[in-house]
Amino acid sequence: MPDTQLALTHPAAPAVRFEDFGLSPDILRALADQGYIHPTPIQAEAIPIVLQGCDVMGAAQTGTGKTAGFSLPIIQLLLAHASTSASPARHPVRALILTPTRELADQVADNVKAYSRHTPLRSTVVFGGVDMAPQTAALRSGVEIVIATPGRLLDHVQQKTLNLSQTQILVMDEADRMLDMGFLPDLQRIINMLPAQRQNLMFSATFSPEIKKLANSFLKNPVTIEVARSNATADNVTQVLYKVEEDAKHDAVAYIIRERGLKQVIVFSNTKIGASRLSRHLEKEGVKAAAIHGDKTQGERMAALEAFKQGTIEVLVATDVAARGLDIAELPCVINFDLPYNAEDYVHRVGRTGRAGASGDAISLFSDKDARLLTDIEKLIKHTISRLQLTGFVPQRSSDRRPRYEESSDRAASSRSSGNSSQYGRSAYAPRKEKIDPWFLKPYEPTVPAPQQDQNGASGQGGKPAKAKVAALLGGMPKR
DNA sequence: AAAAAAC
Repeated sequence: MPDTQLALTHPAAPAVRFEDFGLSPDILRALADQGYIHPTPIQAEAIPIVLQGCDVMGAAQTGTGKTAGFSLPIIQLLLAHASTSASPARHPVRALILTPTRELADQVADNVKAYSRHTPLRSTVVFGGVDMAPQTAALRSGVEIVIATPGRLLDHVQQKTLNLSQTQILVMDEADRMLDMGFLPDLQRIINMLPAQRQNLMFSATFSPEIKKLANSFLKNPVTIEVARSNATADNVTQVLYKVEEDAKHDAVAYIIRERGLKQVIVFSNTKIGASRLSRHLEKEGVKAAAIHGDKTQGERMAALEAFKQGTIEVLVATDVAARGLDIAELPCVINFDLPYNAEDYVHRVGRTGRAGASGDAISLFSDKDARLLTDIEKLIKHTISRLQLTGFVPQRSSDRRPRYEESSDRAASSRSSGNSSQYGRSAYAPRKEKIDPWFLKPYEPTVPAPQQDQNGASGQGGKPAKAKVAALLGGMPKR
């Protein structure tokens, strides 16, 4: 048992096999079913540590195999320590896995189910936006493992359909995201319902001071596992920027997708309306697309995701609901229709491609107004992103993109009724002179050469507001 | 500024 933080940074030996971890044959059989033989680096590090019963602070990007990294040893632990419950009919919840989004919860639950399919352990997923009754029924029938989003979980606790008094293991997946989304008060309420004696696992793609603070507040002597450099984008992802006038971005996306023959791409939009609008535009251009965002019903969200996985649609236009965690195999390309407001979200979006060793492309569109966002992003990822020409793309002007108040008589509405005016509309072309701004040429220069070695929190730069907010919350303040 | 998450 480690009495202090222990950093395990060595890479796993290449030929490690799942059989080497002493996992139950039932688990190994499930892995074999899926054709998994060798663990990823984070799995090789996490599995033995979790099996020892240690708390874990894991810094892991998506696509590193993190889910199996915690669910396999959890299943093993639950199998090894048979339920102490007097009545075998009762299945107390023994492990709780929290995620920030519904889709992620669903996906983690699928994995847990697959890994435990040959064991007597039962699991279920619980999240909002869908009927409560089936979840209640599943919970009542008894489950050892619950995967949930915080709000609906608390709802079930209130309804007394769920009891957390016997929960021995807590996992917080995408903890940074949960903080961003203001889940801290919910997390605290949930944690207060758990036994004091338990194992905590926390995973986060980024490793901000806020996250460290959260970790310190409820992990006990956590072992730190860090697989990817934090706040860094994967080396195998080629990142580029194309400067495009704001009102030509829709066409630019269509152009990029057509020109490169992209068959599986996620396009990120900053707004729900923007996502729907772009999706419609792409459809009009003959690109099979669907939007996924928080204003869609849960059914629509699941259908869009499924259609994308099946290949029925080629383009998933998403808000940041899809920025993290979604497991879509070997996504070759992501496009940022908008640069994200939070620099960290850039890392997460880009993390949707180039996964598990494969290479990928991350294409971002930007315009003059994004100068500031771009600076923030490059500061975070600590390098510049190449500004390239979108060769062959001719920005055009059509009535579609003219602000309503500028509507003029020469652009008759009839010219758009046919829908696709982009290629054949004869009045559409009005090549723009590309003006290059000074800042555009100026490479990123690190203003603050990384946080100085920082003598244990005694940093001289007066506390940032976000930090103070989290500190206040950790002190017991509700409300965000 | 925006999105997400419980009803």
